[in-house]
Amino acid sequence: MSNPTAPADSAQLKDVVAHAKEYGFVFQSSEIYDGLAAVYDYGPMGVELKNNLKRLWWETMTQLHGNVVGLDAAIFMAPQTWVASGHVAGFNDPLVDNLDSKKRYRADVLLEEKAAEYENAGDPARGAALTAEMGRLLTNNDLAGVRQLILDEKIKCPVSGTGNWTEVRQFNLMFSTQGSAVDSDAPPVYLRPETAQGIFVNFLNVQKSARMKIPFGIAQIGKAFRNEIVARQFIFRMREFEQMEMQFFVRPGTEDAWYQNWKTARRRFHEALGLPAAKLRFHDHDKLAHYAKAAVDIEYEFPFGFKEMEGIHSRSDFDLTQHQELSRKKQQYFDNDVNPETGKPYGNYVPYVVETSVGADRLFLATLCQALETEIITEGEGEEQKTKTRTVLRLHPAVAPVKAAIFPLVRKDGLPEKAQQLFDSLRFDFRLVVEERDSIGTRYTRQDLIGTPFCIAVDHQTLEDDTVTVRHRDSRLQTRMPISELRGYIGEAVSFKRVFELL
RNA sequence: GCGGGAGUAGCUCAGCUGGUAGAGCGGCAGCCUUCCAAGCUGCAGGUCGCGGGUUCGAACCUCGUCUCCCGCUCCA
Repeated sequence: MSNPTAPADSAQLKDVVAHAKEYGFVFQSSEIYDGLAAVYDYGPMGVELKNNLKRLWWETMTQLHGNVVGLDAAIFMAPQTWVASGHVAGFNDPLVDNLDSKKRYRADVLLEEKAAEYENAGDPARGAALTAEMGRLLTNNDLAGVRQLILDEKIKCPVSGTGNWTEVRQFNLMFSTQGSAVDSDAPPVYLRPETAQGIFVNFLNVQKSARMKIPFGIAQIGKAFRNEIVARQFIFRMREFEQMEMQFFVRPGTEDAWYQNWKTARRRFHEALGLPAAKLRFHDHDKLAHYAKAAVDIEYEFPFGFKEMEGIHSRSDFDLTQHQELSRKKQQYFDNDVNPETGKPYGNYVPYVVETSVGADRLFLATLCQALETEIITEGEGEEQKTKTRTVLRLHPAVAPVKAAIFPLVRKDGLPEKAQQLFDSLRFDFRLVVEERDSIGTRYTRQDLIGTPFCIAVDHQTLEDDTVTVRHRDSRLQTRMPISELRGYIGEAVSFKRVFELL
């Protein structure tokens, strides 16, 4: 902060990373072995926060909506799944670098552009021949041949203007593993690059077993894996990450309305959790994915800029149709509702899909970035006045890892025992800690650092009238209340209901 | 993948022209008994990211490598 040339933003992410490690939220994976790039572990505080966020999302989806049900599909899926979804073709890019400009290109794109050039120059036959040759080489996985083709065609880097190319390398963004223990020729089994396909292939199982009527949704939380070429920004882009997805199946023709509907609903969720409206925005996709009819990101302003946290996509019937064709199993729904125009039921159709997909780790990161705050506080009056800074994690009480800490004011006179009794009487309701070591100020501070919303002090008066002081994390103010009121008071504050009511 | 920066105790960092590692904070144990990181005593914790090389001697010089940060690039 004292260095004006250093971007304040990067310092801020560093603070978050350091805080996350120091207080047990996020550790780098296998740190003692120098870590594994772009993989992270959640510590004691992190797992609580993440679980709370996941549970909040889960209940928002499945409990608040009578027509959304859950699913937990396996990470491994039949290899054909990824042929149907387009990932085998699309997640597999031949890349080539120009050694002078240091720019990286997709080899196939370079060649396709060259082919288009021939076509525009009035020689479509030559363009078509080039495309065909490229297709042949790529099919045979002849990467050296692809490079030779680039050289033969004298393709130059648009930036450096040279033809100084590296070798062509295949980057497969899907991780794979051996599917069969005995047959080494068996096709590889992929670790799913998205959770959505587990929902699509189970569409009819869920619809029939849960007797769902369109429109309805299937929600799922689970791990997905992508071998990112460049993974950066802490837990923002990881190779192993967790998605919270809900695929909403609708009657064709109604998808636009549902798209708008979920768009606003999902943004409201993030605001209800405490992300300020000014740091959230919609970002419409200009370039749509192969499956998408419309797509928008909900972006949060991370310390490194506005970045995608959640995507809402109108996926049409692309996925179900693809699976229907490849599996040769009908993926249709019979709609008994009467079409007012024809007076007859809508009948059989492949439903359209509106998808909402949040990165659980990104929501976690946004929550942490938003909550971490250093404030300047002034204490005392007149001559005795002094200022100091305090670091506090202003987490929404509903997602805070620890709901309340119980402190005996001193470690004698029966106060520790009284505190323990209090702990025992509330442990079935809330995640609590008791601490009797160190000064009470130290203990308050420690709880501020992990975002505990309440600290309950047991003092000598407690022994006389069964009242305690409740100190609030955000204001640092204390209120005295009877022990008998604690359960209701804390319960109200940390309840998911307070979030749900804002949705 | 390219360019730049960084890596020393749990954290923040110091460590001079090479001479075998320090502070503050934190942690743990005890004393004290106290409402916003109090005081006292004691303790634990580092083959200086890792591996070579130069040197009588390397945290420091050199080469390689790994990881992180920033910028490009990429991102259905």
